[in-house]
Amino acid sequence: ARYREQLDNIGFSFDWSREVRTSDPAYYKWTQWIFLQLFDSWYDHAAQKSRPINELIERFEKQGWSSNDDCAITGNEELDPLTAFNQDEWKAFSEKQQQQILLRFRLAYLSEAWVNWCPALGTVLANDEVKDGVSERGGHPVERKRMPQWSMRITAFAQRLLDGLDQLDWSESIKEAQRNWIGRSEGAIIRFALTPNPSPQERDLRLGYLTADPSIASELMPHANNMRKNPTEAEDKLWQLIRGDETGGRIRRQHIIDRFIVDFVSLPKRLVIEVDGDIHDLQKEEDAARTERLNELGFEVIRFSNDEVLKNGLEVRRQIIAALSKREEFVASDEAHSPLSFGEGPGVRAHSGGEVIEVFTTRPDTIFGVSFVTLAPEHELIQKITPPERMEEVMAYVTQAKNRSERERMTEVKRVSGVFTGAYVKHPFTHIDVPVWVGDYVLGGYGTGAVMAVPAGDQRDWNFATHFNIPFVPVTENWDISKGADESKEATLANSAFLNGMKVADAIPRAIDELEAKCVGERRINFRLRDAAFGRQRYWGEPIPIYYKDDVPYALPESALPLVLPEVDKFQPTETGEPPLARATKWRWDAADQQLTGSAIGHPIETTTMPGWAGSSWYFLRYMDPQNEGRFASPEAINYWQQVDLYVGGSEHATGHLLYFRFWTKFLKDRGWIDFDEPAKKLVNQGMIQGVGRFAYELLIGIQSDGRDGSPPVLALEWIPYVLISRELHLSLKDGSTDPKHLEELQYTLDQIGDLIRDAHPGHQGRITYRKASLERRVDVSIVDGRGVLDLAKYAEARNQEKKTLQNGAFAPGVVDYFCHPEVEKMSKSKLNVVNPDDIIEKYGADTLRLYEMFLGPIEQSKPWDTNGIEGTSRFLKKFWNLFHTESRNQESGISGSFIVSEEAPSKAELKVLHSTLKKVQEDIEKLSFNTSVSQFMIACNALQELWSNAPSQSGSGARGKRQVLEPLTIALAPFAPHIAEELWSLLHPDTGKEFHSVTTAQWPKWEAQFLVEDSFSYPISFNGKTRMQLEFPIGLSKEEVEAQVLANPEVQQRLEGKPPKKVIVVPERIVNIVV
RNA sequence: GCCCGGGUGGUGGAAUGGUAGACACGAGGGACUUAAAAUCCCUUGGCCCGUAAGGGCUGUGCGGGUUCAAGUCCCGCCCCGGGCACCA
Repeated sequence: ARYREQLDNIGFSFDWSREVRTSDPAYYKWTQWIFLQLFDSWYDHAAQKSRPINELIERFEKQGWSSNDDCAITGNEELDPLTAFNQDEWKAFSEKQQQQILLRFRLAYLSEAWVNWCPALGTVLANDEVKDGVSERGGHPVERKRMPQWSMRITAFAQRLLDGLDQLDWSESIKEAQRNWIGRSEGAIIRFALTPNPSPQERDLRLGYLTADPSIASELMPHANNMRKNPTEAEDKLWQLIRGDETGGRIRRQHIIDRFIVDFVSLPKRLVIEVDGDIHDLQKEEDAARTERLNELGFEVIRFSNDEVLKNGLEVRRQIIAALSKREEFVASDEAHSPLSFGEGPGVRAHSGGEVIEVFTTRPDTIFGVSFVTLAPEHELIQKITPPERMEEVMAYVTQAKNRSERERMTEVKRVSGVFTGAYVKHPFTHIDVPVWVGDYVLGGYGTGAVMAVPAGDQRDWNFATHFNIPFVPVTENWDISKGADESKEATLANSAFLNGMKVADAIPRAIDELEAKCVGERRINFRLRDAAFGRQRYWGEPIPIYYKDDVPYALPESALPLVLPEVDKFQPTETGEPPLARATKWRWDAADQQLTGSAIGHPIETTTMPGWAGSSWYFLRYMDPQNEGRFASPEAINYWQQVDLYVGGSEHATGHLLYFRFWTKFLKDRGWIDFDEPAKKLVNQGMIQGVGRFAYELLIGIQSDGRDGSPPVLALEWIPYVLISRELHLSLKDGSTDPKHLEELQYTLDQIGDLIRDAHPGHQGRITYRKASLERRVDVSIVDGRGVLDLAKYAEARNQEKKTLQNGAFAPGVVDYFCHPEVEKMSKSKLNVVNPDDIIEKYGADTLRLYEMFLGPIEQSKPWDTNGIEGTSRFLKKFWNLFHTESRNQESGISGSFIVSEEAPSKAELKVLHSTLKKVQEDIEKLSFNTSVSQFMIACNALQELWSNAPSQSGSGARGKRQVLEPLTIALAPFAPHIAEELWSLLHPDTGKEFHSVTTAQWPKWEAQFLVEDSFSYPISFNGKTRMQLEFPIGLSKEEVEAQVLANPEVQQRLEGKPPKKVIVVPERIVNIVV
């Protein structure tokens, strides 16, 4: 009520008959109704439209469902993916099964979602309410938990919400914030099939790149690449002979094994082929050691000389094929090499090889650089793929990582943590085994919760690989992978088979084509946007109109709306951790009678409530028709009002309210209740008027006496609050620095206190020692003056009320006033920095306040409230008022005596002032540039005052102003200063006994170009762009004439010193520039 | 780190590529007044020359560029505000 009064005082013209309250059942009936429509809808991706759920049921009856259908599921994935069914299977499902399936398509749906659950508080907490794994309030432990949650399938609208932004006249920053929030990224899904686990001993050797000794791999890698690029003649010849699959050994060249780079190797057959140049003794020894080590690792080594290769390459090739054919295929499933058996347990399914890890990537071109795959700690496959011997370690990590809130995971970005699962997946192209890790740098809620890690192409993967010593290869040309990842989009690919030599932009589509051809992946657009959690474990909120039958949610009928909040004994959660509404034991639904039973019998009703944004997502529609009882708003009203023309709101709603608001509007449009799909055409973020917080610093001192001279040994150990010190001293006490200037202040303060103590305890002679600390205290701005000086008496009074001992303040020498430290911040009660408009209105009036707020600067700008300039607008209003009154003034107020205006026709000059003002003001209002319109009014007022004070008495009546000028100005001023304009209007149109005409109903004055026409223009004449003089020429003079006249001017000639100008530019009615 | 805004006198802020600093505050000077308040007038980016009238140089975060002409457009930096963030 107080708030309303203030709004009225300031003169806002709200239509209070249209006031709505989202908490009023008459209003939230329709919020619940919209919820039911969302519950009753699914999203047809082919048509990009929400449609009634009945149409989906019909479709299921006709054709069943498969995952490629257009009614794709978006948003929170259930633990078990929905399996395809045909029309007969659909019909055979029980009702419960059918309902559960439908729930996966409904736009308002119940699903298992991750939440921050606090068992002690029995409630779900928002991310910012959790700090360090405990609740911010109370410090109770919080865990991440999957719980059934109502959600809104906003993700189905992601693309439309993104595209719609282009049409909107909203600030770029808001649009950009929404684009980021929606976070569209194009890329691919890639499937990695799980492989049976090799034994740990063989792992290194079995895995392509992983045959290298990890400690040295990254050093060797560039060499290997270099050697591959610059082969010797013999190497190159042999490579041409044995590359490809024909040899049966799938031979690689310049491969790293352990600490060596071998010339050629067949990994499946474990055969190393070396091509040697001239062999020295020293070299022989090294080669022997190398061969020994390779044999140890299970490789056979055969050698050829350069000569052999160059002279008889085909024979060499034949020998290699022979050697390969003698060797057994080395595979992990071979029991002889893989003694490890898993037995029963979670690892079994992985062993059977049936699982697939799906990853999302925006860089499918880097597929050949994959050196491991990382799963989010929340990933469901972790349990299934981890072999038993690693289970304990992996689960310990998962539990620890999962319970860190997302906020925490974000704040500790730099910390790398993870664990190897022990499982491997097959690379889709090379078929090399790739290890699977768990790492908390992968988020469960984004993409598939799994990434293919390419350390050479992604810095996070690089950090992870480097931290855990996982070897990797570069995938771009000329890149030193020891320094970091190459994330450049301009790079050229290398080491990447069919992608070699391609630019990133070309390689991406090519890679996807290959993936699709091999059926191991496909193009995918992914959105960052997540479905919005809709349920709240709180009492105050709109009840969700849902009841449960057989644990399946069903809609309440429209007749049951509004479903009002039941009465409960307490607003807290129940002892068993259920929401407060669960306390309403007699709140049940009778499905047969279609009504609340009012007893404990019947179907349970949903106990969570709607979030704050539910009601605010559609209120603009209710304004159109606030009293309608039969519909949220009548079609006629909606048709009349349409979209919001101008929405003024804070930018803090950029990704919350302003997105949901658009989402609901699109939904209502889809289902045909409204015919526009964006709620607000234009949106302006008004800046906030900020507060200036004020701070004082108190010294806290403990005093002790040494008990000399017969005083009691401890005279006093008392804390004296309210000893004010400077901010500088406070800061230096805090960080322990010893600036002599501050020490001086401190000493002085201490001396003062000593005196106080002695005064309080006469006769005491002992030495006094102190213990020092200081404290920052927020001061209510109402007891601080404009300059920041604290009102000490009031401060003492306020501190007294806190029932603390009070002593006088002590200041440094020479200081009389205590200046409070200012800090610009949001205005809020808790910050004690709220400036009440009442005081300003009291002193200057509401119009001055309004004008001043507008005059402060552009509407979008935030700035601290500062009354320094308010005199200016106040003076303007007085001057404006005076134009309507006689010269004789009231001595007290400075306001003129009696109202009088002249009926004389205005002069040309007066009309010009009037019409240029009308023009500017009209243009500025359209641009919402209120500060410049106010300034234009000031200009007009000053100009008129000037014109009229030179001709003091129009027609001898004592009038200064002319009606024909002042009346239009009054109308134009009315939106800015309604009170004074109305008052002047009533003076201009005295009550003639008929009905009262308000200025607000007066015809808006139009500016006319004819009054703005000038006869001449004063050209600035510039030389080389620097203005030097002014020359006046009549309007309409041609360019050539102006140029001729300018050049004829003696002063110009003087400046030219007789030389002809290089060039003369004449812009009519703007400028003349002479280039010398 | 990425994405949006910004950076102009002592202050809030004006300037469709065309006279930078409108308008207002503050400050200084003056008028009226016994005095104060109120009101009115003058000056007010910086530096320099001139007794003066007047004139010159310089100036929109920094460095380049385009142009007859740049606060405004382009390139590269710096700083401030806001949004997003291990988003694959």
